[in-house]
Amino acid sequence: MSDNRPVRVRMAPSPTGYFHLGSARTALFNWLFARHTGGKFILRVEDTDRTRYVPDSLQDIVDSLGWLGLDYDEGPGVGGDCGPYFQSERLPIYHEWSDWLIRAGHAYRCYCSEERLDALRREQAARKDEALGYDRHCRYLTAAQRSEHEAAGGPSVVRFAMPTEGQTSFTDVLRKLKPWENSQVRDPVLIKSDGFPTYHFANVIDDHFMAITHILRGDEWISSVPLHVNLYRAFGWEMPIYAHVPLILDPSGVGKLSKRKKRAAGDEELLTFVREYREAGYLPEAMFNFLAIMGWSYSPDTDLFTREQAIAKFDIADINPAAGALPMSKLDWMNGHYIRQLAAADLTERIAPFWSQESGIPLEQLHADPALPIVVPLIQERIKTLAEGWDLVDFAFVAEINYEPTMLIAKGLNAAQTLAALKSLHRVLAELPFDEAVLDPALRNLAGELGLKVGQLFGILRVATTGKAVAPPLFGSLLALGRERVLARCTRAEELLRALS
RNA sequence: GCCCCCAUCGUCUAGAGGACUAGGACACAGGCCUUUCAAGCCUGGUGCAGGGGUUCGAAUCCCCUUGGGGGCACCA
Repeated sequence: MSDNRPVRVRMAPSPTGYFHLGSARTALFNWLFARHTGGKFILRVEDTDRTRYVPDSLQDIVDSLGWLGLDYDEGPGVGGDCGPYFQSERLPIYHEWSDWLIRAGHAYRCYCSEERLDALRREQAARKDEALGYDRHCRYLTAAQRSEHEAAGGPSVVRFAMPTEGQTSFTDVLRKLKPWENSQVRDPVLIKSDGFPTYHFANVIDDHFMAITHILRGDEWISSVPLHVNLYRAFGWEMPIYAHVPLILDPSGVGKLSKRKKRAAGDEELLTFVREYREAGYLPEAMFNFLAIMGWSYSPDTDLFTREQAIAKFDIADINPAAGALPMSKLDWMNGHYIRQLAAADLTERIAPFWSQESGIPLEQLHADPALPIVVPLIQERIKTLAEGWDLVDFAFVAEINYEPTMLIAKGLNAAQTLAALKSLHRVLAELPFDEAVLDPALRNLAGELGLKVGQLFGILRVATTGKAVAPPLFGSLLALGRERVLARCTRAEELLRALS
Protein backbone atom coordinates (compact mmCIF):
# COMPACT_ATOMS: atom_id res chain seq x y z
CA MET A 1 0.00 0.00 0.00
CA SER A 2 3.02 2.23 -0.04
CA ASP A 3 2.64 4.62 -2.87
CA ASN A 4 5.09 6.68 -4.76
CA ARG A 5 3.07 6.49 -7.90
CA PRO A 6 1.70 9.74 -9.29
CA VAL A 7 -1.69 10.43 -7.76
CA ARG A 8 -4.64 9.30 -9.80
CA VAL A 9 -8.13 9.46 -8.37
CA ARG A 10 -11.48 8.89 -9.95
CA MET A 11 -15.14 9.62 -9.70
CA ALA A 12 -17.13 6.63 -10.83
CA PRO A 13 -20.83 7.40 -10.99
CA SER A 14 -23.38 5.11 -12.48
CA PRO A 15 -25.77 6.69 -14.95
CA THR A 16 -28.90 5.63 -13.13
CA GLY A 17 -30.22 9.04 -12.18
CA TYR A 18 -29.38 12.68 -11.69
CA PHE A 19 -26.14 13.64 -10.01
CA HIS A 20 -26.63 13.44 -6.27
CA LEU A 21 -25.38 16.10 -3.85
CA GLY A 22 -23.43 13.48 -1.92
CA SER A 23 -21.73 12.30 -5.10
CA ALA A 24 -20.83 15.89 -5.83
CA ARG A 25 -19.16 16.23 -2.47
CA THR A 26 -17.21 13.01 -3.01
CA ALA A 27 -16.24 14.23 -6.47
CA LEU A 28 -15.13 17.53 -4.96
CA PHE A 29 -12.82 15.82 -2.47
CA ASN A 30 -11.32 13.70 -5.22
CA TRP A 31 -10.84 16.75 -7.39
CA LEU A 32 -9.29 18.79 -4.59
CA PHE A 33 -6.89 15.98 -3.82
CA ALA A 34 -5.87 15.63 -7.46
CA ARG A 35 -5.37 19.35 -7.85
CA HIS A 36 -3.50 19.63 -4.58
CA THR A 37 -1.07 16.86 -5.48
CA GLY A 38 -0.80 17.69 -9.14
CA GLY A 39 -2.35 14.31 -9.92
CA LYS A 40 -5.11 13.31 -12.28
CA PHE A 41 -8.85 13.30 -11.72
CA ILE A 42 -10.63 10.73 -13.82
CA LEU A 43 -14.29 10.26 -14.64
CA ARG A 44 -15.34 6.69 -15.26
CA VAL A 45 -18.88 5.71 -16.04
CA GLU A 46 -20.06 2.59 -14.27
CA ASP A 47 -22.84 1.61 -16.61
CA THR A 48 -22.99 -2.08 -15.85
CA ASP A 49 -26.61 -2.24 -14.81
CA ARG A 50 -28.61 -2.28 -17.98
CA THR A 51 -31.92 -2.40 -16.17
CA ARG A 52 -31.44 0.85 -14.26
CA TYR A 53 -29.85 2.88 -17.02
CA VAL A 54 -31.28 6.38 -17.40
CA PRO A 55 -30.32 8.02 -20.71
CA ASP A 56 -30.25 11.64 -19.48
CA SER A 57 -28.18 10.95 -16.45
CA LEU A 58 -24.72 10.96 -18.00
CA GLN A 59 -25.33 14.40 -19.43
CA ASP A 60 -26.58 15.54 -16.04
CA ILE A 61 -23.46 14.21 -14.33
CA VAL A 62 -21.17 15.91 -16.82
CA ASP A 63 -23.14 19.15 -16.65
CA SER A 64 -23.16 19.13 -12.86
CA LEU A 65 -19.42 18.54 -12.63
CA GLY A 66 -18.86 21.31 -15.15
CA TRP A 67 -21.16 23.67 -13.28
CA LEU A 68 -19.21 23.10 -10.08
CA GLY A 69 -15.96 23.58 -11.95
CA LEU A 70 -14.73 20.05 -11.29
CA ASP A 71 -12.91 19.42 -14.54
CA TYR A 72 -11.61 15.94 -15.19
CA ASP A 73 -8.39 14.98 -16.92
CA GLU A 74 -9.53 11.71 -18.40
CA GLY A 75 -12.97 10.42 -19.19
CA PRO A 76 -15.94 10.77 -21.52
CA GLY A 77 -15.44 13.60 -23.94
CA VAL A 78 -11.81 14.24 -23.04
CA GLY A 79 -10.22 10.86 -23.67
CA GLY A 80 -7.09 9.55 -21.98
CA ASP A 81 -4.65 6.67 -22.12
CA CYS A 82 -6.63 4.27 -19.94
CA GLY A 83 -9.92 4.11 -21.80
CA PRO A 84 -12.50 3.20 -22.61
CA TYR A 85 -14.03 5.12 -19.72
CA PHE A 86 -17.38 3.42 -19.99
CA GLN A 87 -17.50 0.06 -18.30
CA SER A 88 -19.96 -1.22 -20.84
CA GLU A 89 -17.15 -0.92 -23.39
CA ARG A 90 -14.68 -2.87 -21.30
CA LEU A 91 -16.44 -6.23 -21.23
CA PRO A 92 -13.60 -8.19 -22.88
CA ILE A 93 -11.23 -7.04 -20.14
CA TYR A 94 -13.54 -8.25 -17.41
CA HIS A 95 -14.02 -11.60 -19.10
CA GLU A 96 -10.33 -12.06 -19.60
CA TRP A 97 -9.68 -11.56 -15.91
CA SER A 98 -12.61 -13.54 -14.64
CA ASP A 99 -11.35 -16.45 -16.75
CA TRP A 100 -7.96 -15.90 -15.20
CA LEU A 101 -9.45 -16.09 -11.72
CA ILE A 102 -11.33 -19.28 -12.54
CA ARG A 103 -8.19 -20.89 -13.88
CA ALA A 104 -6.29 -19.82 -10.80
CA GLY A 105 -8.99 -21.33 -8.59
CA HIS A 106 -10.13 -18.00 -7.18
CA ALA A 107 -13.49 -17.99 -8.89
CA TYR A 108 -16.02 -20.47 -10.15
CA ARG A 109 -19.16 -20.71 -12.22
CA CYS A 110 -22.40 -20.88 -10.33
CA TYR A 111 -25.56 -22.34 -11.83
CA CYS A 112 -27.95 -21.73 -8.99
CA SER A 113 -31.37 -20.57 -10.04
CA GLU A 114 -33.02 -17.44 -8.79
CA GLU A 115 -35.59 -19.65 -7.07
CA ARG A 116 -32.95 -21.51 -5.11
CA LEU A 117 -31.29 -18.27 -4.03
CA ASP A 118 -34.60 -16.80 -2.97
CA ALA A 119 -35.46 -19.85 -0.93
CA LEU A 120 -32.02 -19.75 0.63
CA ARG A 121 -32.43 -16.13 1.66
CA ARG A 122 -35.84 -16.76 3.15
CA GLU A 123 -34.50 -19.65 5.14
CA GLN A 124 -31.59 -17.61 6.44
CA ALA A 125 -33.86 -14.75 7.38
CA ALA A 126 -36.08 -17.13 9.30
CA ARG A 127 -33.14 -18.70 11.14
CA LYS A 128 -31.87 -15.28 12.18
CA ASP A 129 -28.49 -16.56 13.26
CA GLU A 130 -26.10 -15.45 10.59
CA ALA A 131 -25.45 -12.97 7.87
CA LEU A 132 -27.46 -13.39 4.73
CA GLY A 133 -25.58 -14.71 1.73
CA TYR A 134 -24.75 -17.41 -0.73
CA ASP A 135 -24.09 -20.90 0.69
CA ARG A 136 -21.30 -21.67 -1.80
CA HIS A 137 -23.23 -24.59 -3.24
CA CYS A 138 -21.63 -24.47 -6.68
CA ARG A 139 -18.15 -23.92 -5.32
CA TYR A 140 -17.95 -27.59 -4.42
CA LEU A 141 -19.47 -29.12 -7.54
CA THR A 142 -17.61 -32.11 -8.96
CA ALA A 143 -16.11 -31.95 -12.41
CA ALA A 144 -18.87 -34.23 -13.66
CA GLN A 145 -21.62 -32.03 -12.22
CA ARG A 146 -19.97 -29.01 -13.75
CA SER A 147 -19.83 -30.53 -17.24
CA GLU A 148 -23.43 -31.54 -16.89
CA HIS A 149 -24.45 -27.92 -16.20
CA GLU A 150 -22.28 -26.66 -19.03
CA ALA A 151 -23.81 -29.16 -21.41
CA ALA A 152 -27.29 -28.09 -20.38
CA GLY A 153 -26.33 -24.57 -21.49
CA GLY A 154 -28.32 -22.79 -18.84
CA PRO A 155 -27.45 -19.37 -17.47
CA SER A 156 -24.59 -19.04 -15.03
CA VAL A 157 -22.67 -16.42 -13.14
CA VAL A 158 -19.09 -16.23 -11.96
CA ARG A 159 -18.56 -16.05 -8.22
CA PHE A 160 -15.49 -15.19 -6.24
CA ALA A 161 -14.13 -17.95 -4.03
CA MET A 162 -13.55 -16.05 -0.82
CA PRO A 163 -11.23 -17.61 1.74
CA THR A 164 -13.61 -19.34 4.12
CA GLU A 165 -11.47 -18.90 7.16
CA GLY A 166 -9.26 -16.29 8.70
CA GLN A 167 -9.52 -12.56 8.67
CA THR A 168 -8.76 -9.75 6.31
CA SER A 169 -7.32 -6.54 7.68
CA PHE A 170 -7.24 -3.35 5.78
CA THR A 171 -6.63 0.28 6.35
CA ASP A 172 -8.56 3.43 5.76
CA VAL A 173 -6.83 6.76 6.07
CA LEU A 174 -9.68 8.19 8.09
CA ARG A 175 -10.38 5.52 10.68
CA LYS A 176 -9.07 2.44 12.32
CA LEU A 177 -10.92 -0.61 11.08
CA LYS A 178 -11.31 -3.97 12.73
CA PRO A 179 -10.11 -7.02 10.82
CA TRP A 180 -12.97 -8.59 8.96
CA GLU A 181 -13.98 -12.23 9.31
CA ASN A 182 -13.62 -13.73 5.84
CA SER A 183 -16.61 -15.97 6.46
CA GLN A 184 -18.77 -12.85 6.44
CA VAL A 185 -18.14 -12.40 2.73
CA ARG A 186 -20.24 -14.95 0.92
CA ASP A 187 -18.76 -15.55 -2.52
CA PRO A 188 -20.19 -12.56 -4.31
CA VAL A 189 -21.02 -12.54 -8.00
CA LEU A 190 -18.32 -11.13 -10.25
CA ILE A 191 -19.91 -11.62 -13.64
CA LYS A 192 -23.67 -11.56 -13.98
CA SER A 193 -25.56 -13.97 -16.17
CA ASP A 194 -25.92 -11.29 -18.84
CA GLY A 195 -22.16 -11.14 -19.12
CA PHE A 196 -21.83 -7.77 -17.41
CA PRO A 197 -19.56 -7.42 -14.39
CA THR A 198 -20.86 -6.42 -10.99
CA TYR A 199 -19.65 -3.21 -9.39
CA HIS A 200 -17.09 -4.93 -7.22
CA PHE A 201 -15.36 -6.70 -10.03
CA ALA A 202 -15.38 -3.95 -12.62
CA ASN A 203 -14.28 -1.51 -9.97
CA VAL A 204 -11.21 -3.47 -8.95
CA ILE A 205 -10.20 -4.27 -12.51
CA ASP A 206 -10.61 -0.70 -13.71
CA ASP A 207 -8.96 0.91 -10.73
CA HIS A 208 -5.98 -1.32 -11.34
CA PHE A 209 -5.67 -0.76 -15.06
CA MET A 210 -6.38 2.93 -14.70
CA ALA A 211 -3.59 3.05 -12.10
CA ILE A 212 -5.83 4.58 -9.45
CA THR A 213 -3.76 5.30 -6.36
CA HIS A 214 -6.34 6.58 -3.90
CA ILE A 215 -9.94 5.60 -3.57
CA LEU A 216 -12.13 8.28 -2.00
CA ARG A 217 -15.67 7.08 -2.05
CA GLY A 218 -18.79 7.00 0.06
CA ASP A 219 -18.96 5.45 3.47
CA GLU A 220 -21.46 2.89 2.23
CA TRP A 221 -18.62 1.00 0.56
CA ILE A 222 -16.69 0.22 3.71
CA SER A 223 -18.20 -3.20 4.06
CA SER A 224 -17.16 -4.21 0.58
CA VAL A 225 -13.50 -3.45 1.16
CA PRO A 226 -12.68 -6.99 2.38
CA LEU A 227 -13.93 -8.39 -0.91
CA HIS A 228 -11.98 -5.85 -2.90
CA VAL A 229 -8.84 -6.49 -0.90
CA ASN A 230 -9.12 -10.21 -1.51
CA LEU A 231 -9.58 -9.59 -5.21
CA TYR A 232 -6.43 -7.51 -5.33
CA ARG A 233 -4.62 -10.29 -3.49
CA ALA A 234 -5.91 -12.99 -5.81
CA PHE A 235 -4.61 -10.98 -8.74
CA GLY A 236 -1.43 -10.05 -6.95
CA TRP A 237 -2.00 -6.38 -7.68
CA GLU A 238 -0.87 -3.37 -5.72
CA MET A 239 -3.57 -2.06 -3.42
CA PRO A 240 -4.87 1.49 -3.60
CA ILE A 241 -5.17 3.66 -0.50
CA TYR A 242 -8.70 3.84 0.82
CA ALA A 243 -10.51 6.77 2.37
CA HIS A 244 -14.23 6.45 2.87
CA VAL A 245 -15.91 9.80 3.09
CA PRO A 246 -18.88 10.27 5.39
CA LEU A 247 -22.42 10.36 4.15
CA ILE A 248 -24.44 13.53 4.04
CA LEU A 249 -27.50 13.10 6.19
CA ASP A 250 -30.92 14.62 5.90
CA PRO A 251 -31.09 18.15 7.41
CA SER A 252 -32.89 16.65 10.38
CA GLY A 253 -29.82 14.45 10.91
CA VAL A 254 -31.85 11.31 10.65
CA GLY A 255 -31.34 9.08 7.65
CA LYS A 256 -29.33 9.73 4.54
CA LEU A 257 -30.17 12.41 2.12
CA SER A 258 -32.62 11.02 -0.33
CA LYS A 259 -35.44 11.94 -2.59
CA ARG A 260 -39.06 11.89 -1.53
CA LYS A 261 -38.21 13.18 1.90
CA LYS A 262 -39.39 16.57 2.96
CA ARG A 263 -37.59 19.00 5.15
CA ALA A 264 -38.63 18.59 8.74
CA ALA A 265 -39.63 22.19 9.25
CA GLY A 266 -41.92 24.07 6.95
CA ASP A 267 -42.54 21.17 4.65
CA GLU A 268 -40.17 22.70 2.14
CA GLU A 269 -38.91 20.31 -0.45
CA LEU A 270 -35.52 18.84 0.14
CA LEU A 271 -33.02 19.32 -2.65
CA THR A 272 -31.02 16.19 -3.38
CA PHE A 273 -29.63 16.63 -6.88
CA VAL A 274 -27.03 19.16 -7.94
CA ARG A 275 -29.31 20.37 -10.71
CA GLU A 276 -31.98 21.19 -8.18
CA TYR A 277 -29.61 23.50 -6.37
CA ARG A 278 -28.75 25.20 -9.62
CA GLU A 279 -32.43 25.58 -10.43
CA ALA A 280 -33.12 26.91 -6.96
CA GLY A 281 -30.73 29.78 -7.61
CA TYR A 282 -27.61 28.72 -5.79
CA LEU A 283 -24.29 29.93 -7.19
CA PRO A 284 -21.71 27.34 -8.24
CA GLU A 285 -19.01 29.16 -6.29
CA ALA A 286 -21.19 28.99 -3.18
CA MET A 287 -21.96 25.32 -3.73
CA PHE A 288 -18.28 24.56 -4.13
CA ASN A 289 -17.43 26.29 -0.87
CA PHE A 290 -20.42 24.79 0.90
CA LEU A 291 -19.75 21.23 -0.22
CA ALA A 292 -16.15 21.55 0.94
CA ILE A 293 -17.05 22.48 4.52
CA MET A 294 -19.18 19.40 4.99
CA GLY A 295 -16.69 16.95 6.39
CA TRP A 296 -13.66 19.12 5.86
CA SER A 297 -12.47 22.33 7.36
CA TYR A 298 -10.37 24.97 5.69
CA SER A 299 -9.48 26.85 8.81
CA PRO A 300 -10.54 27.06 12.45
CA ASP A 301 -11.45 30.71 11.90
CA THR A 302 -13.47 30.90 8.76
CA ASP A 303 -15.74 28.90 6.49
CA LEU A 304 -15.21 31.13 3.47
CA PHE A 305 -12.45 30.43 0.98
CA THR A 306 -11.71 30.35 -2.71
CA ARG A 307 -11.12 27.21 -4.69
CA GLU A 308 -7.43 28.06 -4.95
CA GLN A 309 -7.20 28.29 -1.19
CA ALA A 310 -8.98 24.98 -0.82
CA ILE A 311 -6.64 23.31 -3.28
CA ALA A 312 -3.62 24.63 -1.44
CA LYS A 313 -4.79 23.28 1.88
CA PHE A 314 -6.70 20.11 1.11
CA ASP A 315 -5.56 16.81 2.50
CA ILE A 316 -7.43 13.52 2.66
CA ALA A 317 -6.30 12.92 6.22
CA ASP A 318 -8.19 16.02 7.36
CA ILE A 319 -11.58 14.70 6.33
CA ASN A 320 -13.88 14.25 9.30
CA PRO A 321 -15.16 10.64 9.33
CA ALA A 322 -18.47 11.49 11.01
CA ALA A 323 -21.59 11.77 8.92
CA GLY A 324 -23.30 15.11 9.20
CA ALA A 325 -26.67 16.70 8.62
CA LEU A 326 -27.01 18.96 5.64
CA PRO A 327 -26.75 22.51 7.04
CA MET A 328 -29.18 24.23 4.72
CA SER A 329 -29.36 27.54 6.57
CA LYS A 330 -25.61 27.84 6.24
CA LEU A 331 -25.88 27.27 2.51
CA ASP A 332 -28.42 30.07 2.28
CA TRP A 333 -26.18 32.41 4.20
CA MET A 334 -23.16 31.43 2.13
CA ASN A 335 -25.01 31.85 -1.13
CA GLY A 336 -26.14 35.30 -0.02
CA HIS A 337 -22.54 36.10 0.75
CA TYR A 338 -21.38 35.08 -2.71
CA ILE A 339 -24.21 36.99 -4.33
CA ARG A 340 -23.10 40.13 -2.52
CA GLN A 341 -19.57 39.58 -3.84
CA LEU A 342 -20.71 39.59 -7.46
CA ALA A 343 -20.19 42.56 -9.75
CA ALA A 344 -23.57 44.11 -10.53
CA ALA A 345 -23.37 43.27 -14.22
CA ASP A 346 -22.56 39.67 -13.39
CA LEU A 347 -25.48 39.39 -10.99
CA THR A 348 -27.77 40.93 -13.60
CA GLU A 349 -26.67 38.39 -16.14
CA ARG A 350 -27.25 35.51 -13.74
CA ILE A 351 -30.52 36.59 -12.21
CA ALA A 352 -32.29 37.73 -15.37
CA PRO A 353 -33.20 34.18 -16.50
CA PHE A 354 -34.79 33.49 -13.13
CA TRP A 355 -36.79 36.69 -13.23
CA SER A 356 -37.77 36.10 -16.81
CA GLN A 357 -39.12 32.73 -15.92
CA GLU A 358 -41.00 33.96 -12.90
CA SER A 359 -42.49 37.00 -14.58
CA GLY A 360 -43.12 35.55 -17.99
CA ILE A 361 -41.31 38.54 -19.50
CA PRO A 362 -39.08 37.35 -22.36
CA LEU A 363 -35.41 37.42 -21.42
CA GLU A 364 -34.40 39.84 -24.21
CA GLN A 365 -37.15 42.23 -23.25
CA LEU A 366 -36.05 42.13 -19.64
CA HIS A 367 -32.46 42.81 -20.60
CA ALA A 368 -33.56 45.71 -22.79
CA ASP A 369 -35.48 47.34 -19.95
CA PRO A 370 -33.52 50.28 -18.53
CA ALA A 371 -34.92 49.54 -15.09
CA LEU A 372 -33.07 46.20 -14.87
CA PRO A 373 -29.53 47.48 -14.24
CA ILE A 374 -30.88 50.02 -11.76
CA VAL A 375 -32.87 47.54 -9.79
CA VAL A 376 -30.39 44.66 -9.52
CA PRO A 377 -27.92 46.44 -7.22
CA LEU A 378 -30.85 47.40 -5.03
CA ILE A 379 -31.71 43.80 -4.23
CA GLN A 380 -28.18 42.44 -4.20
CA GLU A 381 -27.86 42.44 -0.43
CA ARG A 382 -31.47 41.43 0.08
CA ILE A 383 -31.53 38.01 -1.54
CA LYS A 384 -30.06 34.65 -0.69
CA THR A 385 -30.72 32.90 -3.99
CA LEU A 386 -31.15 33.94 -7.61
CA ALA A 387 -34.69 32.69 -7.42
CA GLU A 388 -35.56 35.60 -5.15
CA GLY A 389 -35.98 39.30 -5.67
CA TRP A 390 -38.60 39.49 -8.35
CA ASP A 391 -41.41 40.23 -5.93
CA LEU A 392 -39.30 43.14 -4.66
CA VAL A 393 -38.75 44.74 -8.05
CA ASP A 394 -41.73 43.76 -10.17
CA PHE A 395 -43.24 47.23 -9.63
CA ALA A 396 -40.64 48.64 -12.04
CA PHE A 397 -41.63 46.31 -14.85
CA VAL A 398 -45.41 46.27 -14.77
CA ALA A 399 -47.75 48.89 -16.18
CA GLU A 400 -49.92 49.10 -13.13
CA ILE A 401 -49.50 48.26 -9.48
CA ASN A 402 -52.24 47.06 -7.22
CA TYR A 403 -52.34 47.52 -3.52
CA GLU A 404 -54.69 48.01 -0.63
CA PRO A 405 -55.33 51.85 -0.47
CA THR A 406 -55.16 51.94 3.32
CA MET A 407 -51.49 50.95 3.06
CA LEU A 408 -50.84 54.51 1.92
CA ILE A 409 -51.87 56.03 5.21
CA ALA A 410 -48.82 56.74 7.28
CA LYS A 411 -48.67 55.69 10.87
CA GLY A 412 -50.02 58.49 13.04
CA LEU A 413 -51.79 60.23 10.18
CA ASN A 414 -55.26 60.03 8.71
CA ALA A 415 -56.20 59.82 5.04
CA ALA A 416 -56.58 63.57 4.57
CA GLN A 417 -53.23 64.33 6.18
CA THR A 418 -51.57 61.66 4.08
CA LEU A 419 -53.14 63.10 0.96
CA ALA A 420 -51.79 66.52 1.78
CA ALA A 421 -48.30 65.13 2.30
CA LEU A 422 -48.47 63.20 -0.94
CA LYS A 423 -49.48 66.31 -2.86
CA SER A 424 -46.42 68.09 -1.53
CA LEU A 425 -44.27 65.17 -2.54
CA HIS A 426 -45.85 65.20 -5.96
CA ARG A 427 -45.07 68.88 -6.42
CA VAL A 428 -41.45 68.52 -5.37
CA LEU A 429 -40.89 65.45 -7.52
CA ALA A 430 -42.35 67.24 -10.54
CA GLU A 431 -39.90 70.10 -10.21
CA LEU A 432 -36.58 68.67 -9.10
CA PRO A 433 -34.00 66.86 -11.26
CA PHE A 434 -34.35 63.11 -10.90
CA ASP A 435 -31.12 62.53 -9.06
CA GLU A 436 -30.69 60.93 -5.70
CA ALA A 437 -28.19 63.57 -4.61
CA VAL A 438 -30.88 66.19 -5.11
CA LEU A 439 -34.01 64.32 -4.14
CA ASP A 440 -32.70 62.86 -0.91
CA PRO A 441 -32.00 66.17 0.86
CA ALA A 442 -35.05 67.78 -0.70
CA LEU A 443 -37.46 65.18 0.59
CA ARG A 444 -35.86 65.12 4.02
CA ASN A 445 -36.25 68.83 4.08
CA LEU A 446 -39.87 68.51 3.05
CA ALA A 447 -40.55 66.11 5.89
CA GLY A 448 -39.28 68.74 8.28
CA GLU A 449 -41.46 71.41 6.73
CA LEU A 450 -44.52 69.21 6.98
CA GLY A 451 -43.72 68.26 10.55
CA LEU A 452 -43.47 64.60 9.61
CA LYS A 453 -40.89 62.00 10.37
CA VAL A 454 -38.73 61.02 7.44
CA GLY A 455 -39.99 57.48 7.79
CA GLN A 456 -43.60 58.60 7.54
CA LEU A 457 -43.08 60.65 4.43
CA PHE A 458 -40.88 58.10 2.68
CA GLY A 459 -43.32 55.37 3.56
CA ILE A 460 -46.17 57.14 1.80
CA LEU A 461 -44.10 57.59 -1.32
CA ARG A 462 -42.87 54.02 -1.15
CA VAL A 463 -46.35 52.58 -1.17
CA ALA A 464 -47.60 55.04 -3.77
CA THR A 465 -44.83 54.16 -6.21
CA THR A 466 -44.14 50.49 -5.53
CA GLY A 467 -47.36 49.33 -3.94
CA LYS A 468 -45.32 47.71 -1.20
CA ALA A 469 -44.62 48.41 2.44
CA VAL A 470 -41.34 46.57 2.05
CA ALA A 471 -39.42 47.51 -1.04
CA PRO A 472 -35.86 48.25 -2.18
CA PRO A 473 -34.36 51.61 -1.14
CA LEU A 474 -36.69 54.44 -2.09
CA PHE A 475 -34.54 56.60 -4.32
CA GLY A 476 -33.24 53.72 -6.35
CA SER A 477 -36.80 52.58 -6.84
CA LEU A 478 -37.84 56.06 -8.02
CA LEU A 479 -34.96 56.18 -10.46
CA ALA A 480 -35.86 52.78 -11.83
CA LEU A 481 -39.39 54.00 -12.49
CA GLY A 482 -38.45 57.36 -13.96
CA ARG A 483 -40.20 60.64 -13.28
CA GLU A 484 -43.15 60.06 -15.55
CA ARG A 485 -44.26 56.84 -13.95
CA VAL A 486 -43.56 58.15 -10.46
CA LEU A 487 -45.79 61.16 -11.01
CA ALA A 488 -48.53 59.05 -12.58
CA ARG A 489 -48.48 56.73 -9.58
CA CYS A 490 -48.66 59.71 -7.23
CA THR A 491 -51.73 60.92 -9.07
CA ARG A 492 -53.30 57.51 -8.80
CA ALA A 493 -52.52 57.33 -5.10
CA GLU A 494 -54.07 60.73 -4.54
CA GLU A 495 -57.29 59.50 -6.11
CA LEU A 496 -57.30 56.49 -3.83
CA LEU A 497 -56.73 58.68 -0.78
CA ARG A 498 -59.46 61.07 -1.77
CA ALA A 499 -61.85 58.14 -1.87
CA LEU A 500 -60.78 57.22 1.64
CA SER A 501 -61.15 60.63 3.22
C1' G B 1 -30.90 -11.41 12.66
C1' C B 2 -25.41 -10.91 11.49
C1' C B 3 -21.27 -7.53 10.48
C1' C B 4 -19.15 -2.75 10.32
C1' C B 5 -18.65 2.66 10.93
C1' C B 6 -19.46 7.15 13.71
C1' A B 7 -20.28 10.33 18.30
C1' U B 8 -17.67 18.24 20.48
C1' C B 9 -23.03 24.03 21.02
C1' G B 10 -29.82 23.36 17.64
C1' U B 11 -26.58 22.63 12.93
C1' C B 12 -21.59 22.55 10.14
C1' U B 13 -17.00 22.25 12.50
C1' A B 14 -11.60 23.43 15.18
C1' G B 15 -9.37 20.32 18.64
C1' A B 16 -4.42 14.60 17.03
C1' G B 17 -2.85 14.03 26.60
C1' G B 18 -1.20 19.58 29.49
C1' A B 19 -1.52 26.27 25.39
C1' C B 20 -9.42 24.46 26.63
C1' U B 21 -12.34 29.01 32.11
C1' A B 22 -13.45 24.06 24.81
C1' G B 23 -12.22 28.25 19.32
C1' G B 24 -14.94 29.66 14.60
C1' A B 25 -19.30 29.74 11.44
C1' C B 26 -24.66 29.37 10.57
C1' A B 27 -29.09 29.79 13.15
C1' C B 28 -31.25 32.25 17.43
C1' A B 29 -31.76 36.59 21.07
C1' G B 30 -30.59 41.69 22.31
C1' G B 31 -28.32 46.28 20.71
C1' C B 32 -26.19 49.89 17.17
C1' C B 33 -26.90 51.85 12.25
C1' U B 34 -31.22 53.15 9.43
C1' U B 35 -36.50 55.73 4.67
C1' U B 36 -39.15 49.91 4.89
C1' C B 37 -36.64 45.28 4.31
C1' A B 38 -31.93 43.72 4.14
C1' A B 39 -26.70 44.13 4.67
C1' G B 40 -22.99 45.60 8.19
C1' C B 41 -21.10 46.09 13.22
C1' C B 42 -21.34 44.84 18.62
C1' U B 43 -23.01 41.71 22.63
C1' G B 44 -25.15 37.11 24.48
C1' G B 45 -26.70 32.01 25.57
C1' U B 46 -26.13 27.02 24.53
C1' G B 47 -21.76 21.69 23.70
C1' C B 48 -17.20 17.38 24.75
C1' A B 49 -23.94 11.31 24.94
C1' G B 50 -23.48 8.26 29.78
C1' G B 51 -20.43 5.06 32.81
C1' G B 52 -15.93 2.79 33.87
C1' G B 53 -10.68 2.62 33.29
C1' U B 54 -5.19 4.30 31.76
C1' U B 55 -2.40 8.79 33.32
C1' C B 56 0.46 13.46 37.72
C1' G B 57 -3.11 15.22 33.93
C1' A B 58 -8.29 13.25 28.93
C1' A B 59 -12.78 16.39 24.48
C1' U B 60 -8.30 13.86 22.99
C1' C B 61 -6.07 6.70 24.56
C1' C B 62 -8.87 1.78 26.04
C1' C B 63 -13.56 -0.86 27.43
C1' C B 64 -18.87 -1.09 28.11
C1' U B 65 -23.65 1.14 27.45
C1' U B 66 -26.66 4.34 24.66
C1' G B 67 -27.71 6.89 20.29
C1' G B 68 -27.15 7.61 15.03
C1' G B 69 -25.55 5.71 10.34
C1' G B 70 -24.13 1.97 6.73
C1' G B 71 -23.76 -2.98 4.70
C1' C B 72 -25.40 -8.17 4.30
C1' A B 73 -28.42 -8.51 -4.25
C1' C B 74 -27.05 -11.44 -10.90
C1' C B 75 -27.89 -2.26 -7.72
C1' A B 76 -24.22 0.69 -7.80
